[in-house]
Amino acid sequence: MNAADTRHRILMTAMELFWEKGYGSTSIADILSRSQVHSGSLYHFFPGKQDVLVGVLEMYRDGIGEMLLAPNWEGVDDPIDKIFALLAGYRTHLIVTDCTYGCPIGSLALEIHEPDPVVRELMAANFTNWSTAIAGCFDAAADRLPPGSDAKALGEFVLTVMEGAVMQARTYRDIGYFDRNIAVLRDYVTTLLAAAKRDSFA
Amino acid sequence: MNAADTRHRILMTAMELFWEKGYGSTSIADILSRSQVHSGSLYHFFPGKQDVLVGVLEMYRDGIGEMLLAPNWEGVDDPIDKIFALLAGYRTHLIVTDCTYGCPIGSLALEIHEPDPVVRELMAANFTNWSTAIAGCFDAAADRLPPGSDAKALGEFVLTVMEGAVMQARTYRDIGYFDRNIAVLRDYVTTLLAAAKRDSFA
DNA sequence: GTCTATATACTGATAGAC
DNA sequence: GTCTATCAGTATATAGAC
Repeated sequence: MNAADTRHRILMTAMELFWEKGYGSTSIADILSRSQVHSGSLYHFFPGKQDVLVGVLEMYRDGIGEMLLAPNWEGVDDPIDKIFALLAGYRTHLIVTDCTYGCPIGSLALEIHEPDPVVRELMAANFTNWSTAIAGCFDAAADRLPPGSDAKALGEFVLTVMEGAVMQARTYRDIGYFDRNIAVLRDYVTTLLAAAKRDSFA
Repeated sequence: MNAADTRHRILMTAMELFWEKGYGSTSIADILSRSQVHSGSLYHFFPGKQDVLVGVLEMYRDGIGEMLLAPNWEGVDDPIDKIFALLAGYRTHLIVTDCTYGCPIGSLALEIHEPDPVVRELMAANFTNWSTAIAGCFDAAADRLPPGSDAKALGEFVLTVMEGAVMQARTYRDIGYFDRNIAVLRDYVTTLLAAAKRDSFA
């Protein structure tokens, strides 16, 4: 068991636990027992609990492409389809966890009320990576959207809808709330596409 | 200082603290010191900390009309305007707190990962009251919306957008994220109104 | 109903042998 | 780098006098 292994195992375990129970409700003892690591080892790699959180947020930030986008976009070419394929990925997560687990970054963002600047900026960076990826989809479909459409704002809006939809599905323990929200978003996007088409005939 | 006063002061203080610091980070000691109540008194009224939370959630649930809707809808008659007036109220909260405090229910909903059924259902009831109020606005404007519009789903969607917009503004500490999200929602609602008008001429 | 003192459990973090 | 033992602080909750 080399050093990189131990450090990595700590981070993977912490990632799991923060997702399941949140940051505040996860104790160092929880991380130690599940990862089969002893106190001395953890504090050898990390000065304190918050530094474990920083490590986890960096993993999310650096892994968004491989861990999140690639699996959901496999075999999906149309940029608009990609947007809803990603949202479908979140739906699957909700389903397999009985509407218990949602977006880990969103949960942390609302749980930690006064985050250290380092933590806050990492959460923001995660949001930016996410909404920028969606903005890229809107950019790729720019010729099918009304002229002057703000891809960045639309990317942020899709993130907003995902987070809100997850929040409601979790609170009600009912996937119907997620589905209805995504259906409204779908209606909006359809409307944008139709408006652009209508204008192009005018 | 009569009993009702003490109980009420505990709940008002807890409401403040849960909003500022969250549920987990608020200790009973915090509530006691700020409310100037002693341990024995609090435990006389509430069996435990979670029961204080239940009391707070009941206050939100019972006070949504007087505390939230009435102030934001004063002098606003048009149902569509009411929707955006309520959202403007959340914007004001963000502004006066330097983008620190958002929706108290949303924060609790994402902070508490495994809530007791009582707590979860009270959070859900708060969401339902909110989105039902908005659905009422869409109902009142039904004749200006495309036929067959789902007012309930639209009410839930507006809640979603509010929560997501607040989450991003808080995480970035930047009201611009809130404003852009609401602007996109405004565009969507405008589109709905225009589509209905166009259809009525067809 | 209010107040003080305190029980008990658990928290993040540390010291020092190996 | 790993392991054990443990510290000091704080959490929720309680007991019992008034």
